[in-house]
Amino acid sequence: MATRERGGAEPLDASGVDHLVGFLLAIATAQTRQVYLQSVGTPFDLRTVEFTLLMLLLKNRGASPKRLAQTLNMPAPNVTVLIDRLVGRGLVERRRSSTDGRALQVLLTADGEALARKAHAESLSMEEPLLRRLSPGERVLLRELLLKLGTAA
Amino acid sequence: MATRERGGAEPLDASGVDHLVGFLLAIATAQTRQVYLQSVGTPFDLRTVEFTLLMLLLKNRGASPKRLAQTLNMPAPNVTVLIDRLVGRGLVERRRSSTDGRALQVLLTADGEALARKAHAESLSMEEPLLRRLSPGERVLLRELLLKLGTAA
DNA sequence: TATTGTTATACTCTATAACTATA
DNA sequence: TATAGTTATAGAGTATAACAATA
Repeated sequence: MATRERGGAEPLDASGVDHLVGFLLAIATAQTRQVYLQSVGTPFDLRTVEFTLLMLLLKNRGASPKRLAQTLNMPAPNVTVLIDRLVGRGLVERRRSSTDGRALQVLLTADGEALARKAHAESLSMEEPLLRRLSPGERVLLRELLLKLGTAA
Repeated sequence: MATRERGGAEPLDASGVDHLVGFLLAIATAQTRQVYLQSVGTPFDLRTVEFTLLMLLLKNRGASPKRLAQTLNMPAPNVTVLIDRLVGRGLVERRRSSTDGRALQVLLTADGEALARKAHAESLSMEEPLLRRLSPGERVLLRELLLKLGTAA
């Protein structure tokens, strides 16, 4: 390890936590969060959950809040508020299901679909700077390993 | 893809987001978060930041709030509140630096050190269930790849 | 009775501006 | 004038209980 003098203090000894995958995930997440905000979040005024919801609606027209909540891994009341905000911006709309009077269908408006497509196009390249140092094989492997971790339960 | 019938609805099509490393990180993080809460967070009543702070103090006695803030990647005011809480529980204490009247030293109390060591011991094995499906080589690789991502900026 | 969705609420997390005291 | 730390505050993220409408 090279000694760091520049900028003042050396970094603290993190050996009490850096054995944890959860710690490494947190640090990596900070990076992806930054590029997301820069390329999509700020330009399109979309928080990550809002972006994810639009992407889900793009591929699942008329999905119910219930199923959105399950996929987003988020309690139902929060999905209500989330949809409220997007309805307020004219990006999505709610329709009553014709087959089940309790259920709703959530649909993208024309504006919502246009925004969703633009945001998606941006998202395709935004992580490129982060992956620059990974070979194509490493990128594939990274995805596989993260997927294994995510489906471990 | 196998069709899923059990439990009711099939999962929504996530192909609009699952190309993103950030999305895979979020799902993996949900898993590590769960095992952390179960093994350390709930039993020791420590949120992840509190655990990390104790681990840092274990290896960096008397570190200043300023440097803790840098390492935790957290704004200074939040570190103040964080330390307040741990002081309130009798786990850490603040001392005025002898060489710089502005700076503080944050130290573990005897209770804090005992708790920190017990929590650390638990943390060493808590992720085992998540890594079960990964070979030793894959575990090493996972850490390397996450580290590359985390230091990409 | 069970399910879908909503309202209300609370606690944690993250971030910024304005202030005090030391240097 | 710059730095270390604090106070106050605001917004986003996460979670639960209680309720209305429909099945």
